Amino acid sequence: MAIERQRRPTREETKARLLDAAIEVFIAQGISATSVDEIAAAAGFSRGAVYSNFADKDELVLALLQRLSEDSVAEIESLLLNHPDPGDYVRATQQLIADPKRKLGNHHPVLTTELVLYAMRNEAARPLLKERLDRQQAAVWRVIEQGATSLGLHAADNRKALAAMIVAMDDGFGLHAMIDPNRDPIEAFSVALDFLAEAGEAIAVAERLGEKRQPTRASRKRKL
Amino acid sequence: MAIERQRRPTREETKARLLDAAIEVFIAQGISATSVDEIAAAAGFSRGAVYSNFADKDELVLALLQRLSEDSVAEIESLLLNHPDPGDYVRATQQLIADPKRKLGNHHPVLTTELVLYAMRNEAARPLLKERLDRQQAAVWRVIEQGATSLGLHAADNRKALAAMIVAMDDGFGLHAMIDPNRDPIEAFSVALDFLAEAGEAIAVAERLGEKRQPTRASRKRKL
DNA sequence: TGCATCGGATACGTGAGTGTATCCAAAAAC
DNA sequence: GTTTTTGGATACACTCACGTATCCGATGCA
Repeated sequence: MAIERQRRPTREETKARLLDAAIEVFIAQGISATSVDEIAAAAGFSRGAVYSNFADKDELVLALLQRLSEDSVAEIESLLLNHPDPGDYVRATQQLIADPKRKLGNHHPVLTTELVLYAMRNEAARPLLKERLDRQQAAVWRVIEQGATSLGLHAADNRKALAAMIVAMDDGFGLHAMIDPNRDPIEAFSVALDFLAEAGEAIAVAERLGEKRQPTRASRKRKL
Repeated sequence: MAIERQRRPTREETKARLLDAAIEVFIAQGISATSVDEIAAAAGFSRGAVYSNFADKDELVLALLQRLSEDSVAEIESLLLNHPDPGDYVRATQQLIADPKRKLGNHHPVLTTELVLYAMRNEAARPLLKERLDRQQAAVWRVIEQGATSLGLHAADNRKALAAMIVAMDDGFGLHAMIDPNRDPIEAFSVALDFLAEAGEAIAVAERLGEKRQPTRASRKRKL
């Protein structure tokens, strides 16, 4: 990587630089407020480089989504591998969503939100984001499963919903931090997971106690 | 309201029509992708009407935020009045956030998200949205307080956090529904609140049982 | 060394959006 | 009934962004 210094950047390198630059500018100004010129300039190119590598801005965004979706696989899987024994599933989940993703442009709350609104209005983009969302949720769910097993919990019907809740909270806290910079989304998320852990323990205890109890109010309501 | 039919619309009426139209167009196309012409046309005016009533598009958005912030007060307060005895605080909260707000443009997830991104980049707009968010959270918190009292819960330290969680989940589910139209945010929110209700009951039970128990894992972690 | 190729820059033409300045018609005031 | 006033429409000048078409220089191959 240090030897071939005077090489002209390959096609893929240029694309990558453009996409990196796009992330920055999109975060700073928003997707639709960003011109092709600005993306190119941020990458150190002129507009020609963009049109030479992508059909138009929409294709560029699509490529960006593609990359983010792929990256998120790698991130999540490597993270799960680094936490082979999440006896404390709260901590695992905290690190799963909090630390590493936020460093990259990937999973940056502002970028994510921009992309959601973009995908909402773009048929082609929607499935890519949906896939990413499903994957996040599945990853959280896997961690929950392990944690629940180690707690000896029986009821399993609401764990997918719990995973959805956790991801939704993560995104929601991200939104709130945009409104109010004083809010620390990671802190909030951490507290939330602590609460859910406590709740999980309490439910496990309740389950053990009232094995043959009358149905809870919540389970009654679920029938409606 | 039926007599004075041939009157020319007053200044405030025109403003209101413009803001209503702006909501629709913003939701459909996004704020920054929407031109002043389009707003005016959607309201049945031409661009002149806009520039005659607002300095520019930014001022219009600001006025919109102002209105939404004010409306949300009225909505929330009237809703709390309509639920003077939320013995079942889950239902109250469900209706608090689910039903009535979504009918109006107010609290429409797409609009909210657009405004968040807008406010993020606009000093003047941010406090307005922040106020709205704080109010939502406070309203949820009040409902929680009533519910917790009726459950006989003691620990009160995490109730503000719980309110934050609930609002975050609401916004998060809204985001997810934009990505995947198959997801029903209201349903998801409902399930989530059921879960939290069950958790609350379980924690109340645990609290009653282990009055002098060793600290929970969650409370231990809180010290870090 | 010469040549074909390829990647990116530059130079248009075009369309759309902005904000200001001016104009017009309908109310309101007298 | 005439005159102000006022609210909104229209016209204009300007900027900016887009996409295409063309050009240029470096690179890799013969």
